[in-house]
Amino acid sequence: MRTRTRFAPSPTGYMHIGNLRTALYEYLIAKSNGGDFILRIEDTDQKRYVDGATDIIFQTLKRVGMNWDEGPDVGGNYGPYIQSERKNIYAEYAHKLVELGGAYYCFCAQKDEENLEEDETVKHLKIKDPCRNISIEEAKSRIASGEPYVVRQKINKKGTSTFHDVVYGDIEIDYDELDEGVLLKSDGLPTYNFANVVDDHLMQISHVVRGNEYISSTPKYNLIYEAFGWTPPIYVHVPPVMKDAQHKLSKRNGDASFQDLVAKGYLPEAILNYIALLGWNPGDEREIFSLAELEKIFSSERLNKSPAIFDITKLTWMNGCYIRNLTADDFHQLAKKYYTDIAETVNTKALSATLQPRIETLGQIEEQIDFIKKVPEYDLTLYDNKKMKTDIQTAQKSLKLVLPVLSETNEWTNEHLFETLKSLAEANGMKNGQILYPVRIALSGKETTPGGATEIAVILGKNETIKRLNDALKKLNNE
RNA sequence: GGUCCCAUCGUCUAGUGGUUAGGACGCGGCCCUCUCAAGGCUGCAACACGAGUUCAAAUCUCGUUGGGAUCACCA
Repeated sequence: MRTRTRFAPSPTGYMHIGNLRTALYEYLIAKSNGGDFILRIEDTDQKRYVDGATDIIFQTLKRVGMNWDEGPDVGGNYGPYIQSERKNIYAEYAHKLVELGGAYYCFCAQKDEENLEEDETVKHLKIKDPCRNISIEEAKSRIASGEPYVVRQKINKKGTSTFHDVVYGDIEIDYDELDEGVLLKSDGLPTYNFANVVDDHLMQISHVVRGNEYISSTPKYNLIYEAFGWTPPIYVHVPPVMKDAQHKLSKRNGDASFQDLVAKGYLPEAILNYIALLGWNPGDEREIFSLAELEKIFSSERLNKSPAIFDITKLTWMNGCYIRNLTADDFHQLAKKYYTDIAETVNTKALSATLQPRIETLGQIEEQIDFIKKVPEYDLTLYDNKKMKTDIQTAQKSLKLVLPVLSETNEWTNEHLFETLKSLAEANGMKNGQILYPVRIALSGKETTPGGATEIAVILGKNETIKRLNDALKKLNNE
């Protein structure tokens, strides 16, 4: 049987990390077996529907390179791929399930949390619904007369149900624990419990990958497959991605979504790589993988059972690895977006080159380069540095020596400037640092900077460098 | 509460009866060095607890504790 998996998100407005990871595992199971990855939109709950959410799903998957073989936009042989467009299909199967004895029509009023105790007709939990005894004929005539109804699953089995899960192994659940949930709502749309089974079967899904919160209801789905005479899929329940030991990552907590992370300067490839390892490992000590590499080595047997806490620190490290692995040109293209106010005046290529090994997220660029546009106000004590053997006096001396030399220099490259200043130090019996350190402070006004004195000089260009050195010297003299 | 599931460094994890319990992030130290990074080396740090089974248990069994999930006309 061909391996076919589906990612079936609800368009509720936001692609969170756990969702994306589930999609990844689904994609990888399909692709590592040469199968198909299907995208299906589960929009059966109009109350939660968010406009534009489907686009976010499309864009996110595309951005990380998880292309789907069938889906709402690309079509396929098993469409439509949006559940609201499959309404008739569910209705047809729901009625059929009633005929087959796997469900019944229920006319009870909708359950209301507040009035639950008062309304005897809706105490379904653990007690049998009175409607399950209504004959099909009577039910049909009530429906025909316009009475609102739902289709509710009928569970007659006793004893325990056993099913196999790829990550959790064999799981046993008592049929008594299952409740007779609504399959087809009064608005005519199916619930997840039903739409999923019908769609997964009709779309010939071989592996169902989903959060482990579905484990306890899986026997209910199997009962539906059984009633229709269908073969259940292979189940792959995955543990949740956590924010901390107690809480899942969630939108409600304001936890970072894929989009949020990208906005902060995380690379999609790095995010994908990181989440792949949150609950899965290749069995050796490699950690950096492209999606294409994952497709080759993924194995669902190496999926973990226990929840994993999302650790932004490690993601940040990994993102740094991805940034450093970029070619200088690719990095420059990404970094350029952060150079808006300085792009005209400085050597941005040189800037990118010094930045690349020093940042872990693109968002860090801003604070790294703030001194380039303008030297911040700084205290002269910045020139005091024990290790460099510098203080205000040596700084004055250094800048006085440096200024004329640089003014006459026309080869404005890091190598040349560095050699020039080094020989200047040597000629005056000073340590390299006694020249270079004050120059760097003079050019940046900051204790730490990306790159050293000569690298900054190259970034700023000759005119700006000379100007800043003069300004600094004035400041030192006025002290 | 019933039921189901889970449990190795702070975090992600390797480990399927015999290992000095390995790696990665983070953290500390050292080297390199024009500050800061990057890079190299190195250190600290874990089998939740208790009983079994066994010559031998992080690995198997049972229990305890802790945590999570589920019990919707949400998915």
